Amino acid sequence: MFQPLDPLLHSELRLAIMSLLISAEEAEFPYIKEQTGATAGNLSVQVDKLSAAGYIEVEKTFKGKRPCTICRITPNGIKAFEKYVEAIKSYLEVK
Amino acid sequence: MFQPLDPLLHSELRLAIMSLLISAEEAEFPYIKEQTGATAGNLSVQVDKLSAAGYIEVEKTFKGKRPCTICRITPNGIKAFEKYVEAIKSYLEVK
DNA sequence: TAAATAAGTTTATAATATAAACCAAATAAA
DNA sequence: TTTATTTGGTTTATATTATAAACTTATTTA
Repeated sequence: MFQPLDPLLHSELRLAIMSLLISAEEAEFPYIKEQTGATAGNLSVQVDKLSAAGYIEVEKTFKGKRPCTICRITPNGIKAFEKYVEAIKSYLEVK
Repeated sequence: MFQPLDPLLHSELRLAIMSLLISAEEAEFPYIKEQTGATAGNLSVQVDKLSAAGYIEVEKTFKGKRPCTICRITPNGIKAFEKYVEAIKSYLEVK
């Protein structure tokens, strides 16, 4: 009937992050912040959670002299996102 | 870009309840419980929240001698559900 | 050299989801 | 007939979570 929803993805901000990353090679922290409208603090926490779960990988590098955090979705992240999309459809479609 | 998600509907159980009710005239508490797999306590709390928001209406009646709680979606509930469906699509579709 | 900006992280708080414990009435068992 | 069990929930306690505020460090700009 209803498929369970991965709690890691069933979160407005984390879902937005994953949604951005699934259609981009990679994205920098400030870009994700701008696109999602999140505060830096919230974004930092949620990026960590996705990273800890292995859904994204985070590369901390430099752009000139400034720090630059780059995020990419992982194969596991893609799988989880696709599974979530299928799962939530079981709630949205009128039977 | 990303449409905000109504926090009242962005909840696994409440979304399941609404999903059931949008394609049924009405549903009894034990039926919703069975279909969602929720505990009675959790279901009771979430039904109250949807009811307090005016998304569903709850009729407490009797079936023979036993109490019987019937839930129905309201026009506002339908509107909210449809809006949520549109909103979450903005996260699911690959751009 | 002081102030402001950039790029985040850490921490505190408030909200939320969830189940455990509880209650009342009806039915079944002893 | 009194005891136990089931039905149909509600209330309450807890643990998790989302979120922003406060903080840090380095870099520009005034």
